[in-house]
Amino acid sequence: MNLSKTSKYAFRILGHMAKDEHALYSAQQLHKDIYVPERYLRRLLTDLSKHGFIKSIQGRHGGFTFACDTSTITLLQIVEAIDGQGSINECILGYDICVFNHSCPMHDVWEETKLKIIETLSKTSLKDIHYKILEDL
Amino acid sequence: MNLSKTSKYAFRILGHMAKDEHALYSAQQLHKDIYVPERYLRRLLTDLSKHGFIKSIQGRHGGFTFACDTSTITLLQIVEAIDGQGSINECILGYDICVFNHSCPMHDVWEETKLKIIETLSKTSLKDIHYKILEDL
DNA sequence: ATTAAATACTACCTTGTTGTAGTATTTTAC
DNA sequence: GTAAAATACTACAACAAGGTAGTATTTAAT
Repeated sequence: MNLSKTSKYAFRILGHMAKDEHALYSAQQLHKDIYVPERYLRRLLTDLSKHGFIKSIQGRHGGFTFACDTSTITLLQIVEAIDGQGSINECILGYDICVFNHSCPMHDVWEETKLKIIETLSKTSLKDIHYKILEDL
Repeated sequence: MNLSKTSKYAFRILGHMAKDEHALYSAQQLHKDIYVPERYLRRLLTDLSKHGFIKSIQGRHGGFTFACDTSTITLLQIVEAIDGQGSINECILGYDICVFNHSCPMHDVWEETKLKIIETLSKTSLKDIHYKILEDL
């Protein structure tokens, strides 16, 4: 159960871009829209394109656009790309080895909630966020 | 949604002490039992006693013991004491102001899960963990 | 070709968290 | 009273995450 600030930034970026799935977004414009530090945002955009969520187009009228359909990108995929695989699934007591047959004292207490978190993150795609935004209008 | 390593250490300490609620635990023994760095553990014990969860007894045969009934200490209280009030309730996109009438795009998607997390942490007391441990035997 | 506007790469600075060290203080067995 | 065994206090070291800077590269309008 941990979500780095950088993962939250990634949510902001991709969630915002999902508003118009096929548009081209420049780093400069994104910076103004979602309040992520500009240089850090640029680095993160490069990172996200390396992970295959978006693709970058260089040159005078370049920018970033989705590399695949937004319905195929889940929040869990984004977190795992940024924070590392299994980052959400970590033991709540911080023990390295905590599996069902050698579990920590709080394992069962936490298990159900952890599954709920993972379920939400893995079942919510960027397209779902997109719809949500439209509803908000 | 954030749980610092220090909070996890606090869970380990208090969860372990809850096994025998009225016993006196020395820092040295706790260190051996729960693998928290000894000096850091001592500092954290002082901190936890200042927060009123436990009380310290100085002197030759001193140590730490609970300052109140373990059934009155919830996991949420522990997290909020260590990581700060509202640390769990933070916006998933990292925005400072994100309330129901000015919510972020992901607010509704995340709300239910967040409530589940808070409910679990606030309904689980150290005594519950204690019982869990007994069942494990 | 030149230039403007974008991304890419690498290195470094800053900040917060985690962990360590040294020393002081308290208490009790002897 | 003295020493042992515990906690308390303060400062700092180490590390990781977040953020910045400078420069290089790519592309297309002109």
